[in-house]
Amino acid sequence: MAKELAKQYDPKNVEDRIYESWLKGRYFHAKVENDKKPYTIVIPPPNITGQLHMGHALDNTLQDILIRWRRMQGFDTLWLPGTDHASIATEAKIVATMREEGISKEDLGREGFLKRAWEWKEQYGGRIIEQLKKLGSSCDWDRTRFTLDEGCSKAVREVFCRLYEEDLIYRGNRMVNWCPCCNTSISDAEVEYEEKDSNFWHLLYTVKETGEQLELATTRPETMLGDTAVAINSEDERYKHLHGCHVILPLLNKEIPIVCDEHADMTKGTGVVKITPAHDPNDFEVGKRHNLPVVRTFTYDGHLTGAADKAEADEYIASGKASADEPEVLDCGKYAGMTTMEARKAILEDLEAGGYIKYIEPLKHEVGTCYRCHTSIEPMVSKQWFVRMDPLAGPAIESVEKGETKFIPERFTKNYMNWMRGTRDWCISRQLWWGHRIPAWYCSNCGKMTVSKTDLDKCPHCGGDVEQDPDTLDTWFSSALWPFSTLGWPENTPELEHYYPTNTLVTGYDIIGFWVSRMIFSALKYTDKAPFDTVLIHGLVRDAQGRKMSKSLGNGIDPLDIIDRYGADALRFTLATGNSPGNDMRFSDEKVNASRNFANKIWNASRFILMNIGDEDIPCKLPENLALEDKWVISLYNTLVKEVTENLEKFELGMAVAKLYDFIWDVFCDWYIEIAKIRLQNNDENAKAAKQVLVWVMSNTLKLLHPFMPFITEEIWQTLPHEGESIMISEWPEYDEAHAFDAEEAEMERIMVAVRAIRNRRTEMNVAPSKKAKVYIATAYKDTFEKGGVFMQKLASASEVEIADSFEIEGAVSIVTADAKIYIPMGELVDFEAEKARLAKELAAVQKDLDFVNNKLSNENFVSRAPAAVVEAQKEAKARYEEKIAMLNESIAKLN
RNA sequence: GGUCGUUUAGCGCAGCUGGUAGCGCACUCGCUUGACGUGCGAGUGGUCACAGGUUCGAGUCCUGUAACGACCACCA
Repeated sequence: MAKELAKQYDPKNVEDRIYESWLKGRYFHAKVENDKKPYTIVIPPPNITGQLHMGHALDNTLQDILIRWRRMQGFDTLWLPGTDHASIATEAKIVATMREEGISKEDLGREGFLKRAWEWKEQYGGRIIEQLKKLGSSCDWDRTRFTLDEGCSKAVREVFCRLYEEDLIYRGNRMVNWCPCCNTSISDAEVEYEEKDSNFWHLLYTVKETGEQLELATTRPETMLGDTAVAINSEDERYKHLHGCHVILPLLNKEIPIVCDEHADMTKGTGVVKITPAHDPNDFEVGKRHNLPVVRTFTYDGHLTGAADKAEADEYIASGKASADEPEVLDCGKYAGMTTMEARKAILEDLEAGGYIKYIEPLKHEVGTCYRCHTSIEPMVSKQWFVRMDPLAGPAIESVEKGETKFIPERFTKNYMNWMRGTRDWCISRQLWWGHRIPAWYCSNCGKMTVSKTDLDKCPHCGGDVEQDPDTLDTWFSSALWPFSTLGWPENTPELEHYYPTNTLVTGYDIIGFWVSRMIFSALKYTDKAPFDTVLIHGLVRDAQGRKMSKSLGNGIDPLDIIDRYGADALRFTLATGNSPGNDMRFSDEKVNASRNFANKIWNASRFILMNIGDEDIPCKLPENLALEDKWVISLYNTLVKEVTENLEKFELGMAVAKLYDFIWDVFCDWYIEIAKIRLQNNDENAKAAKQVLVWVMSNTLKLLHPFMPFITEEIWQTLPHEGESIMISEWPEYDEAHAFDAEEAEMERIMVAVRAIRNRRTEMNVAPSKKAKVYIATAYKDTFEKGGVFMQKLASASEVEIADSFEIEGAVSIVTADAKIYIPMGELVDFEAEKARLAKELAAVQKDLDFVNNKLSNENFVSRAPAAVVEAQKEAKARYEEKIAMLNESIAKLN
């Protein structure tokens, strides 16, 4: 039965069917096999709110390449998938849809809201997983995890409690980044700085003791109601007389001290800074140093505080439940209830009216914004939970220094180190409902707080009623545990035992700080092991113009759309090729097009093979007798195996795939298949041998390509003679010493050079390919060219080929290669003058090469200092050039 | 302000441990060549950003400069 394949490869006909067959075969499933070496990757869990974008496509393509390769190599591979609950993003999304229905979080209450959130998760949370399958991802879906599932929650509680017991987690009133839109604190890492136009407002405060006007500048005049001091530098000669004095705070007419603090920089502005401990991180530190009151003037939703806010705070402080560092709240009077921007305007107007503004200086200013909603963040003192970073960062730095985890490319180690060294305590509490609720309970009776792994309903101290902390944890707190929480930690499961520590983490450079570093310090703390040995960093996928893909620009390219139009293999090939680790890449239709063409090329090569096999029973096995061209292609394939494997080991995926491309297209299709056609014309043993080699090389090359282009390789492999169920569980080819045919490679090379030279000459002379001509080859390599003669007929339009030591031929075009002198009699076609000119030109070119080599060889220093092999190579080149020059001269002489 | 990256053919990019510069696309010319025009063959096109240095020899190593970009940073 002749197998018929379509003329063009249509991925739509194969991808889903093949993916189904893989799932059915359970090839993705990892079951602990202790006799095999494990290879583990945990997926960077995409947000449940997410839709597959190019970043995911790249990230997961790389992971799938690695995991498929290792699986074929015989490792017990686990690619563990899952999703992230993404607290802020998800909550914001749900709140937004609720708003459209006219419902607020408060309407539903916490429980009702969470119910709705889980429903949302059930409905949409799996969407991205389905999209990953379209890419061909070979994750063990049976082990799909969720950062908010039971196991992860257990790990989160365990970690929280242990850290708390060790005093590595604490609760306190600290300066945090507050997003008035999301209504929650966010960590330093979640603040993005954006340049905005603003002003420096130069204000005048009156010194109480001396009556002089003290000039100071501020970018945030709306915070002035919360000023509790102004600072000067103690060294500053201009203000020495003011030490110990006070200023009158305008508008409030409140007396506040002048303090000396290093924070006041003499070289900046007037050297005087207003201090607002409640709403500026630096000022907060200054306030602590000088025991200044902390006066909060903003509400958490971004308005100025009023009488009610003050009353509430006063009552809380009076109740005794508040800690000593609880900030005061100001009744901002006429400004109460204004947004910060409204307040800025009103306050400036009043300051202006009072003559307190000296002048206004325009300024470009980096303003912190929320990474989710891009609202300007307000630094705010508030009571939050923090992870103490210093004790955790130390070992994390050491571990990477020792090489327990390597970054690829290496330069990102520095990036990581900078982040680790510079990091401040990590604010982990969020004023959100969707997430891991903080396992701390407060007693309404004795006021004590208890942190507990299990839920409490009574106070363990006094038996009074308790209430759980309403806040939830930063999403990244649970992501930080992902490499081990997903394997069962804190239980010592067989999975944890076998697959942990994991091997490779594949992620973008943009989340080294957010995620990679936190996994490393968490893993070291809890498992005593680095969570992975290698971090493979990739860059961003940009649009064809090199711009970042973004919603606002509308230049995003949908991977699913690309898969639909070109196929998943073409997409994967595009993403894997032509770029090196850590560098951004551009994505364009032309590139996918080229990848699609490659897929089609492979498809047609296999179509050719199948067409020739027909009904014959051809084993995927090399024949006994190998022809020159067989040995040549096998030898090159053998080298390919070695190099691709080495490239993969070094994570040079782009290089590996480029070599596959070159081999398949240039070596296998353009040369080997063309030459094989000669034997295939007949129906004999030689033809059969050729078919076997075609099948064998193709089939094995498909294996090498499979990690990159899983669908098409599977489809073709299944159609070709093969053994086994699926290419994805076939054995990764290995380099075979017996298949290294150096001599045949060299022989083929001589012939190929001659073929190219003949084609070249014919083209130059505008000889139509259909016009055949006899070829005479004068060469010392008679054996080689005897074998290559038929190739010349097929590939170089030779009618027949004659080989001898030398020829005396008049009126022929002559071609000189390093190994042969070739004559093609073309009668009237030969223009003697043009031929002479051409030969002269070629002679000049070779002469130039010879000069170059001679120049080197006559350099005493080169001969004495360069390695012997290099010198030897130059000498050989010299001999070659000289020989060629002699032959060219001979040809020219004959024309005269 | 700090750190890092990029700069190679018209465009997009490779070039690992230094030994006369490659790939894809585009372009030019030719080809109904029994797998593929999503193809085949032959070409055009680069003083490897700039200036020094190390070396027998530098796209490759070192120093500096410039342009662009990224990340980090509390700059009132």
